[in-house]
Amino acid sequence: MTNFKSDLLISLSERGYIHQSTDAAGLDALAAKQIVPAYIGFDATAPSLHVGSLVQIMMLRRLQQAGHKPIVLMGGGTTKIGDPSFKDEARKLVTGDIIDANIASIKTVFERFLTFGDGPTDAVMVNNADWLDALEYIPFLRDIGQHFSVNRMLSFDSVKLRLDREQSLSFLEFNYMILQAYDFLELSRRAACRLQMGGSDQWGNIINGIELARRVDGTEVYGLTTPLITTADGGKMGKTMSGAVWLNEASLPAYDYWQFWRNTQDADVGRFLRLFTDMPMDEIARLEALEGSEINTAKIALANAATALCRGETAAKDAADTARRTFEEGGAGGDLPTITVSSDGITANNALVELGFVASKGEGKRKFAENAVKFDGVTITDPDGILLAGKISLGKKKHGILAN
RNA sequence: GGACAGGUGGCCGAGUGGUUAAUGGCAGCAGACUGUAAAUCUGCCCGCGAGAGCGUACGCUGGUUCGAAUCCAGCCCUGUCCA
Repeated sequence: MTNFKSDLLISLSERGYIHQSTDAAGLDALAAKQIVPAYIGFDATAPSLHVGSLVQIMMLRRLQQAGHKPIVLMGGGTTKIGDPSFKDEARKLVTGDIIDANIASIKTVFERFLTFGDGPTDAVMVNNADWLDALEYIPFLRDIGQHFSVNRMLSFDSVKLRLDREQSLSFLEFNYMILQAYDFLELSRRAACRLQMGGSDQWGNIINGIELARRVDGTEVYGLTTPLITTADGGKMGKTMSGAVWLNEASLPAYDYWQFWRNTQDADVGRFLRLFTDMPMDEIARLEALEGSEINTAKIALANAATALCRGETAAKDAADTARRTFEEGGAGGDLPTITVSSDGITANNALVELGFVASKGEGKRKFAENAVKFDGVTITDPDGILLAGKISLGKKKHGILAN
């Protein structure tokens, strides 16, 4: 890549955040001479974001570290109309409440990654419902709609792929592009926002916003996208046995979060360290160079650093300690999932079900037949055997505690 | 409003009256090998049940039939073209 002058672009490019950028030289010059307010938009469809959004969150963190101002845009307005299949008004209203609750929940995670406040480089969180909800259709069409060419919109990949695959694209969804472009315009006015970042799938939406700002206000704004983060074998990042890897503690315990990073593939370790931790580049280079089973050291460092960022130092330490005692010493750490059993004990199969290791009793029984279940380190094959206190394990990675 | 095509398990996609809980692929889980990695091989992969079995499932509702994902009718949804 080119030689950047600004701390922001140097940091983003050497750590692998940049996929595409509009006028990189112009953005670099801007970032070198002034504080750049920049935003990324997030959905509010669930009470937690998952690791799929972590690149964007980390990018905002880098932005703040480089002395600029992060703006977290919650899609409260766009999410509200997001699902066109809602049926009745009652349900619609509930959805609005849920969105607000989701936003509140999501904010707690952002507070770990960013410093919020009123200072010039403090992060702020805004909700596009604040301006989208109040829009009036005719004025909006006249002021904003006139700047969009349908011919052009149809040529964007996000739309084109849908049409090529002969999938339905509702008018509502078609308008997302316009609404997101309008968000950018609105933020450039309200918060002097000069940069929108996002995943590579957002490229079309971002440049629409850039053009809109130029046409309507004559403002010069910039766009930058991150590469799609996949695992080394091409899979989507962030899916495990238990589903999505959530950032909120309430949706995924810290121990499981730590384990997710600990199980990173060898080939991904360096890249993930650069993207998802604050570790200095030379330290990463050293860890990345480890060979064979030595690389496990790097994975533990990754898990510790990533968990500390998202869940706090204490949670990371506890998770690491539990993992060490469980895997390296064959014991059981305090952070393992635990269920309380009565003095009569519990059947082995029910224990697996209650711990959430298997989805049904039938699945549990199959695991016994596969010799996958151990109790205190000894393989057990009877699903109905009564267990008292001890450690139950499914496979090599899932361990749980039965306590009295 | 009309013509045609289509709606199958987390996803993709076979199946056109019984032997179909439904071929195959992907994803996932477990075993072996390892390093809590990858690759490879093996097994599993709707629920309940120890088991024989039972229940539920192929857009929705009803019908034909001893028997339907498969045939018929109506409805809903999607796509293409026409008005």
